[in-house]
Amino acid sequence: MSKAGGDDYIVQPVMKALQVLDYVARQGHDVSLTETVHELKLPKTTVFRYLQTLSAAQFIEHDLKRDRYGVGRRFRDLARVDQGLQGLRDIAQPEMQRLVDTFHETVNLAVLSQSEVVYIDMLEPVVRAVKAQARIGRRHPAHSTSLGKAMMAFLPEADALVMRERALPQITIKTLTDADKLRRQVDDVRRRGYAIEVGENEDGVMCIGVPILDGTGYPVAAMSLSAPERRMKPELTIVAADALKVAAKRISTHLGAAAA
Amino acid sequence: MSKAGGDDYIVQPVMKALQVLDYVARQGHDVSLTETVHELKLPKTTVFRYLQTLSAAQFIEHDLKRDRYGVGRRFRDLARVDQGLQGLRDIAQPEMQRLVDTFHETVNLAVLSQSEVVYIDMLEPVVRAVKAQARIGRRHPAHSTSLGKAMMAFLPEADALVMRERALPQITIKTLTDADKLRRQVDDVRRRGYAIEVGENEDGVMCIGVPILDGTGYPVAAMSLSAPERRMKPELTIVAADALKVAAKRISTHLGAAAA
DNA sequence: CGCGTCCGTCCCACATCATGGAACGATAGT
DNA sequence: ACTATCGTTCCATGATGTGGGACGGACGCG
Repeated sequence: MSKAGGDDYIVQPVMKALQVLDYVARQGHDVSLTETVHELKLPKTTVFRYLQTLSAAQFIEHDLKRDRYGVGRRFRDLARVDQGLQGLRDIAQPEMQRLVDTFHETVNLAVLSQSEVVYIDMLEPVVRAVKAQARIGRRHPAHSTSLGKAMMAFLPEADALVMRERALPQITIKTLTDADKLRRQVDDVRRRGYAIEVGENEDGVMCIGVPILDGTGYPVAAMSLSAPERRMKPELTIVAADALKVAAKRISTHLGAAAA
Repeated sequence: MSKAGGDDYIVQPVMKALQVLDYVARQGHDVSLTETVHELKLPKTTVFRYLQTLSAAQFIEHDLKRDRYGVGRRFRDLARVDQGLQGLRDIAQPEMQRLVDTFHETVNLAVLSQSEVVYIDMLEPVVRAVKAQARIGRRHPAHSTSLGKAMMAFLPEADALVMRERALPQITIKTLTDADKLRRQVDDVRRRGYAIEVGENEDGVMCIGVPILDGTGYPVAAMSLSAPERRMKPELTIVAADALKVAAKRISTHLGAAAA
């Protein structure tokens, strides 16, 4: 099989297994081994193994009783997660842009992963580039960011173990490392609806964070505005926090509508 | 790597590539090769190849400019198709059950694939088992079934080439093999809203088929009631056809709501 | 009731093909 | 300009995926 072309680096088992997955998912019904073999024109043993492997990975499900294969839990989960995240970014962007235009500061969008926040989007003002302390895909500890605090505040008890981390790393001199203090702050955040962090993640930079809740009240993401400390006077902070809350609320609403 | 256990028949490249896919899809942002490597703890070269392969298969997309990988077109297509089909079955079932209870005949659900109809669900009455001439997953030519005619009638011009098939296979003595006659029948179906087929697919068996349309009017599926010819007198046929149309309409409505 | 067919599973010898360490070139950050 | 990092390429190695074939159980037909 010498397929001349730049398409080197192709791993055939993977490629063929994806064909199998594709076939299974495109049928509206559970399929049998022989049926799949007949359609894809691959050796029976090979397809059998792929089916087994895909089943083990939960990308497809093996109905033992009828010996048929259908789309699996993991595949559907993945699709749902992806759809959710994609929807989130699309819906959040115009709101983020508006905030950037209003305050001329950087606006971040992040989700929680383990005990860290992961930035999934970020918009910066054209002027006043304060240099991005965060990049898309970068991770920061939850406890040292307003993003993290905002989400933690609305986590159900079960998931709140984020705060029970063994050690709270000291990022800057101001980072909270005491679990009790953090817990009290988070309680405040829950009441106020927004979180503030001043120089706890990076010297001279402060952030205001608000959670983005889904229909059930679960914090699927958070949005923050980050600016140099001296530029954010107390009253401006209040104004920004309110604007963030309004924007987050709007995103939540759109999110709920899209999920229906 | 001797993982003792019944989990033989596992193809590692496939398994590992699925891990990569899983990782990429679960991040809300496009990821880099190194990032993925660091997370999955697999050799860089290996992950690189999987990323290439998955990209070639369009399951993930390679943003050449930024050298980042994100979820691909094919994956999203698959997810959408699967979601649609699953939703269809779930929504259609109660309606189908009601029809079975009312008429005590077999009710089928099918989609169009090329120029054939594929049965994706089927409900039979408890008594009067007339023997199933069709099975879930089985295919029949579109032109010899009421299912096929019902869908063809609402196909947009572009897709209607189904009828331009080189030859219309003769299934029974009554099967229509003349394209012009078929076209005229299909025109009638479009006006009436339901299709009838008598012994054209199997001797002594007749079917009444109705299309299930999505929000744009595209026939995503069709539903039919099939019964022995002699049992279906003309007036009963009318009654059944109306019931089928009502049920299909209800399914269409629910489908539209779910897709929003 | 016994026949034949079809389908899923298992086996095994072979060589292909995935593997991953290492080196290279490009790019960006300082 | 220098260095760290990242993506890409190369290559020797043998592990592992491969697929033809056989086995046995389940239907379905006569």
